[in-house]
Amino acid sequence: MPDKPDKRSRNDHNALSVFTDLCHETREALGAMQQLVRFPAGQAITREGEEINFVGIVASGILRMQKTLTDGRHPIVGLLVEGDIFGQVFDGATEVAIEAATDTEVYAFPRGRFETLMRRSPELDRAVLLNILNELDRTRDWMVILSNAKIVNRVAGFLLIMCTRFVGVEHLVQARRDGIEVNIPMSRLDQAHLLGTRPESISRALHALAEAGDIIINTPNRILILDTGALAERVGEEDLCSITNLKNLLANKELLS
Amino acid sequence: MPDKPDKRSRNDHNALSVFTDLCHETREALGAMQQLVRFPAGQAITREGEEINFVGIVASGILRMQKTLTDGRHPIVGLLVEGDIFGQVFDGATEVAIEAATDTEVYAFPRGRFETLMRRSPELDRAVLLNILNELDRTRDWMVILSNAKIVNRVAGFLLIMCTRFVGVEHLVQARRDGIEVNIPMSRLDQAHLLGTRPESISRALHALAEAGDIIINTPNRILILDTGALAERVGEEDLCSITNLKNLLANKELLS
DNA sequence: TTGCTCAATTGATCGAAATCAATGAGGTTC
DNA sequence: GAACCTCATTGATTTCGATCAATTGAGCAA
Repeated sequence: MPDKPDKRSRNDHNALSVFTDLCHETREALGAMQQLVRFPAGQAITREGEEINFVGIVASGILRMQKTLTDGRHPIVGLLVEGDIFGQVFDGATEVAIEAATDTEVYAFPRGRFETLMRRSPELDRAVLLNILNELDRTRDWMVILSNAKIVNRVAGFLLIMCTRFVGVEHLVQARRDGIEVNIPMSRLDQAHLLGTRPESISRALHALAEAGDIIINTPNRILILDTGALAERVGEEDLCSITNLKNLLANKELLS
Repeated sequence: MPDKPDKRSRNDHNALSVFTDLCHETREALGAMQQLVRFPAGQAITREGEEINFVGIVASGILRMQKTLTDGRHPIVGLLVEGDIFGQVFDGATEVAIEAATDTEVYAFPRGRFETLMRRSPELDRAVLLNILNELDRTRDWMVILSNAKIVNRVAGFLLIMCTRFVGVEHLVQARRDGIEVNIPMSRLDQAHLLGTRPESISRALHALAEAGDIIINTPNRILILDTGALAERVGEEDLCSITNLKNLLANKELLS
């Protein structure tokens, strides 16, 4: 794989930026115990109820957290992107399966040593706590989106979340002259699992949004968003995952173009 | 109000049981700074984006956390019951409004002093963390329920969550000879906000469940659950909020009857 | 008791999504 | 290149839920 493993250098606000606030020795200790692990797309990382013996931080790629229902459905309860922490520490009682949605790189830290370090470093403890709080926020955002009766509106919210979530992650969100192009790193089926519907409805909703002039479907997975305001209005939530950030992004196109 | 304020005594697994694991002095310190505050049903405790200067622990009653959308809708993103912690500490960046769904008593702790105590007591810190993790779990459970296409199934999950959430809270869940009676402390409209639908559909779904023989509607808000298994099968999630606990409850009816 | 108010329910209609089925497009293997 | 294979898309039909409208029922005040 020709992927540069020293992605840490560009820690604007993703990657290992969770830890930039930490003191030198803590970062040293983390660096000493970290190990880069690769997962190809589709591979399961944890099954529900399975213990894992490491704490992971996503270095690149997308992971999906999902539940398995008795009728075979696999609703997705969240996504993990660059910089997100996962593992026993904050998984706690939760029983979710984690799978690689794309090819993924993960920094793995042995659980025991990580927890020891957490006890010694309040900053690290705080960083983990913040990560969990963010995850809680995002999950609530998904709830708001799911409570939308019309699928078109759910998809609108989905696109916005994708943007805000992926801002700064290379090749996933890029500012264009006429809007923001987002690369959705999963199939229609996965999107359906996330939004509580079926792939056909996702397809129809996207094309309805295109019809309305809010987006342009460049390829099935590369969506050009023309009007973030129109999408936001559909969801009804002005500040979904701080859309204002998106507007800043638009204002500073040169940052990504 | 004739409500006994010394509810702390029955800390089986609710009330202030979050803190039973704490050492003596920490509990002393907490007791010294706590203050009991009452909120009548319907009263707003925090608005979205508003800072509150205390950390709260629900002593009795139900709070609902909700978002306000531009179109006037108020989707509910979670409930807080006896023993749940809320406030700036774990609200973090989240902007949710909190309202009393029923008459409520809350133990309030001044924020600054609470945080100081957290820094001095790793156990308290851990307790708060655990509470947040539980909240994350529950929010994901709501996601699973909301991802259900059919309203009947959502309502089925709703009833189960109500049971598991309210077990041990007096007057809300009681074991009967023929099943479990749960008291739903909110209107059909609120239930609709929680499940992403309209009150009429809630009504129809409940009566459909009654028709199917899974439940009996004693009064609009007092539902007797006859067959937890049937409800669980509708949701598809075997272990939703640990339904097994419910079965234990059924087996030990004398505990509550 | 009579009226009043609000919530829950029921009915009827309309629109939207699930479902079933078929076609098309892109990539892979041989 | 040809034969697949997966995924996205489109179409047709049916089911379900939103919506509008009307009714019932339970507190509550006078």
